[in-house]
Amino acid sequence: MAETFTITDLKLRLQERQHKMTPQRQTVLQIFLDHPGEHLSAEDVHGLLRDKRSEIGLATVYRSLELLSELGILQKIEFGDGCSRYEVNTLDPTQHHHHHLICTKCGKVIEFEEDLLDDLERDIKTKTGFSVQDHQVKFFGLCKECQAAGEN
Amino acid sequence: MAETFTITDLKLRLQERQHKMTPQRQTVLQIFLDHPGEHLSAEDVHGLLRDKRSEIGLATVYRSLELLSELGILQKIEFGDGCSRYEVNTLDPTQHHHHHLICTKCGKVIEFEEDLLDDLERDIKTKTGFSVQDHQVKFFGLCKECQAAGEN
DNA sequence: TTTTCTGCAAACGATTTGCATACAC
DNA sequence: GTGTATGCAAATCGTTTGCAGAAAA
Repeated sequence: MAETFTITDLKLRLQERQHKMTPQRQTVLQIFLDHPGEHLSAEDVHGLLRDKRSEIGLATVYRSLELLSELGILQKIEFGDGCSRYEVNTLDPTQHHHHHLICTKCGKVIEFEEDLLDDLERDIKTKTGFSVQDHQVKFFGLCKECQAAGEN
Repeated sequence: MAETFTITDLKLRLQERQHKMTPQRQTVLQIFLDHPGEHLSAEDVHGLLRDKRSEIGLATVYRSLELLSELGILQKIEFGDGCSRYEVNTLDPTQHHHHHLICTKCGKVIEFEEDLLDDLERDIKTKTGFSVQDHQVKFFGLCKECQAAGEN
């Protein structure tokens, strides 16, 4: 299983860039560690912090999310639902993150681990000279349940 | 070469759904036909219409873009630059649209025609039961020019 | 003690909406 | 005629920013 980030990693990466370790940044990361596999928005994080009685300003949540993304700890994703969402990255930088299957009926997001895109990326490099660093793949369709529900 | 939509297609699809053909909807589609391969935002379309002396209300542009997307004539894309963009779909519904290579340095968007994802979609169906209808693939990296510029 | 952070409230920009009028059918 | 579409301006909503006080190094 892929390992993920710790609070210590956060501290180290902050130090590398003249940034300070603060309780706010720590608790924002902690929220993600406590909710693995979820795609949390700024509002989600803000609400979860409130539930934990460690409320912090919404602006600070936004600033923390952006910083954590810059540090490579979080990954920003857009599902087209009107707000940016985030998930924890895997520690291994050679491992591309998974794909997302988005059900167009119920909105559910399913993770799919697989990486068959290496061939495609090689092809892109050959044909266009473009050097791929990362990719984002979203599949739209119907989940098993919504397919079943649609058969009535 | 893949054929694209015409004003007649628009008229037909509108009729199928109790919608009316209006000069505004027609000129919005015409803008896309006049700018093939471009990824236009609502503001872009609004500006281009102004240049053509056929200015229409911005709200109407938004409403037309949404309607044209629902009719399957336009495709909505998000490049993460703060606004939704649109491009004309291909007429052939079996043909998946191309991929986008987004340069993280200069922001240029390059089109890449290829579809190696059929295997992956079959795999998804087998393993998760999810039935893929469409996909959106974005590759992030450096274009040829920015790679060259970075070698200094 | 110096610099970076936080929190608040105000600003922002893209998009949506209410409503009266205008137009397609 | 009837119902949908338009245009305008106001409202909305996620996100960003300015600034004064608070806290990390």
